[in-house]
Amino acid sequence: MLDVAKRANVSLSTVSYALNGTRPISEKTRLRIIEAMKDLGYRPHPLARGLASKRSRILAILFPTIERGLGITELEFVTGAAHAASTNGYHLVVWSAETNDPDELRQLTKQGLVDGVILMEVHINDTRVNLLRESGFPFSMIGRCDDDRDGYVDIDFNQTMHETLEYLARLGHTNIAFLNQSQTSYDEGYGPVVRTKAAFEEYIRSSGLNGVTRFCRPSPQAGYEACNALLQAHPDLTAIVSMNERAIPGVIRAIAERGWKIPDDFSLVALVSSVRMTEMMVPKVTTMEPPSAELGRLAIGLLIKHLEGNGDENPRILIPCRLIVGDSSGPCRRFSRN
Amino acid sequence: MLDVAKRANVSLSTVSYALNGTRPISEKTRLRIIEAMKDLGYRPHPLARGLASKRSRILAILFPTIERGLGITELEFVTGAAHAASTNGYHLVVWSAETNDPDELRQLTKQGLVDGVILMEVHINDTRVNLLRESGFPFSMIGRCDDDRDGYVDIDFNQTMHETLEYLARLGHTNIAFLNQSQTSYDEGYGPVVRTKAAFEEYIRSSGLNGVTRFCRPSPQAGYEACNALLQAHPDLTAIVSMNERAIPGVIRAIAERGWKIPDDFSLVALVSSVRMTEMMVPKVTTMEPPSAELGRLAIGLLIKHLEGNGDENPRILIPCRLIVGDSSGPCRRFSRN
DNA sequence: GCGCTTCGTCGAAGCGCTTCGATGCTCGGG
DNA sequence: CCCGAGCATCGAAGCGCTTCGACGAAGCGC
Repeated sequence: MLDVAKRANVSLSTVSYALNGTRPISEKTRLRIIEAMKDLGYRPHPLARGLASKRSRILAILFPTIERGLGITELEFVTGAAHAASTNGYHLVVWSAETNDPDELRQLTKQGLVDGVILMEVHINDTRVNLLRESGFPFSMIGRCDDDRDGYVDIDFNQTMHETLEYLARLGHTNIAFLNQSQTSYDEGYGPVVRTKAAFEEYIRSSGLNGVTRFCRPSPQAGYEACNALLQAHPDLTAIVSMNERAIPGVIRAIAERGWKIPDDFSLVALVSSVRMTEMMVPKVTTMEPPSAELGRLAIGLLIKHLEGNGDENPRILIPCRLIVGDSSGPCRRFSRN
Repeated sequence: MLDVAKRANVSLSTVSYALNGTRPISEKTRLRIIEAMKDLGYRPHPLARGLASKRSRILAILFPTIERGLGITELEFVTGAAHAASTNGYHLVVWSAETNDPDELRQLTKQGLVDGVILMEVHINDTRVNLLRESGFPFSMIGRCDDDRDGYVDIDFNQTMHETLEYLARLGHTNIAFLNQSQTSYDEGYGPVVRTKAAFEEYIRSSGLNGVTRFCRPSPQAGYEACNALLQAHPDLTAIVSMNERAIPGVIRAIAERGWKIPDDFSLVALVSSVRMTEMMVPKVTTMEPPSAELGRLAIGLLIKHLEGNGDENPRILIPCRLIVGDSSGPCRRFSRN
């Protein structure tokens, strides 16, 4: 840096000001400095910069280990976030940590390596969030708690469910089941599970459709059993909405074993599943695809705005999933044919 | 740190030595220092440490954007690596970068933030590898080039293919097709594509089986077309080995349209697909599952050993995939029934 | 033409650590 | 009893940057 300063006939500090825009620098001096930097192939040292400024320009994303296993959606959170970070001159480090172990998080934030952190898999009442709030450590969330404090981006589960059920209703379905994730995740207050359940029940109540919900562990076998149980108890069901990705193959199998064809006799819609997954199934399952990369991007954007002092006090962004029609949904001919 | 030193009645430098083991410190002094650190809740500042020691203890993993899209396998590389890094006291940052843009990589390494980098999606002749070799920047690979230099971990494609074909041969299959990834990735010299093709052909040659290979773009539709083309040209095929995950649903559809049942009339085995994906298909597809998280872990291990000066000159680790039998493979009854 | 502000720049003091050379200490051999 | 070796520890000089206070030079109104 000193070399650059010499070559541009300015002092070391002037180079720094030119680099960060901390103080006004006349245009010609600035150009001379930039020229010198290019000539010498100079790149500022991030560690030194971070040490002096107390801002590392490194962000972290907390990578949970979860019951259902990490999927494409989680992957895209990270890639989206990584992209957004580097676009803004930040680095993104990944921390894997138990969702419910705030201690690990405390260690990591106290270390002082990162300026801020992004939480995923947020629960309605999340220890990690409370911890970060108390310590005043900057963060943003993919997902949200019950209250509306702090910056978050999340899926608009209400609208997503609304659109899903409206889509099915338009196709003529009136008896619809919602296959949720596990009872455990509901009890733990995992946001998507709680919110979709509420949204489903709310829509059913206000629409006059018949609806039933069910929890299900994340496996094809559990899906198979859940589907059979549902159909036994409610033989007039004509569609299932499943937010349980891994259960879907089991559902398909259970339907097939009844001799029903999808979508002619029965419709199936995935909720918050990426096309990358649903296209693996035969037939290709209709899905409400989550804007995962976008959410990762936005979460980083929020965090950076917060760190740099621009932006709202606590920005909330909700984005609905997008309907991608596959070959698993359509009007039901099962009853009309009888 | 000074506070710790005072509290332990030693100098600042002694604390540093105790912390890093750089110089011998008597046991009692060391214990006193550790005690003081605990009392004060002291944690060393990574940036300062990095600046002074010229070792940031931060590693990077290069996250490619690829034709077939990122999948569970790539995700597990990262999670595995992240885990291993944190276990060893390192941090892992993710860099997304075009596979064939060495310039971006040069920028990132020159910056000096990270001590070393892990490459994935390595090609037979990889510009990034050449770049890193020339610059002497520490790295390790998931995958490998043609030569055996530098540290790498990779799937043992030879053995994997061997086991796959032996498995099918034991089931009685003698006419087997290998559905590879795209011609483009072959032409670009993408390791797995090149190596599996060679391994397949080699095995066929030496075993007396009949085999045919085919490239295929990563989509169900392409898989459908490829499967039909294969069966038209080789009606006596009884099994397909597919290293093309996204093509598989198309293959299943093509088989079904012929009125054949899987696995009774036709067998299907996925190569290097995680169970998380193959269990999405109906029937659950038999797969040779890659040890992805393990590879991520090992790549980090190699890199750290290299950085810390222990370990071999250029360690090479090959691990075969593991056969996970699903419902898509078995003895072929198609011909025996005729 | 005076003092005043504003702009652009400079020098120096850190940021929290590592590391080098130096120093005091203890110990055994002569 | 002295000397040198080896061990444990200390003080100080950086690492490459940011940032604070200060200062000279214009530019302004009166």
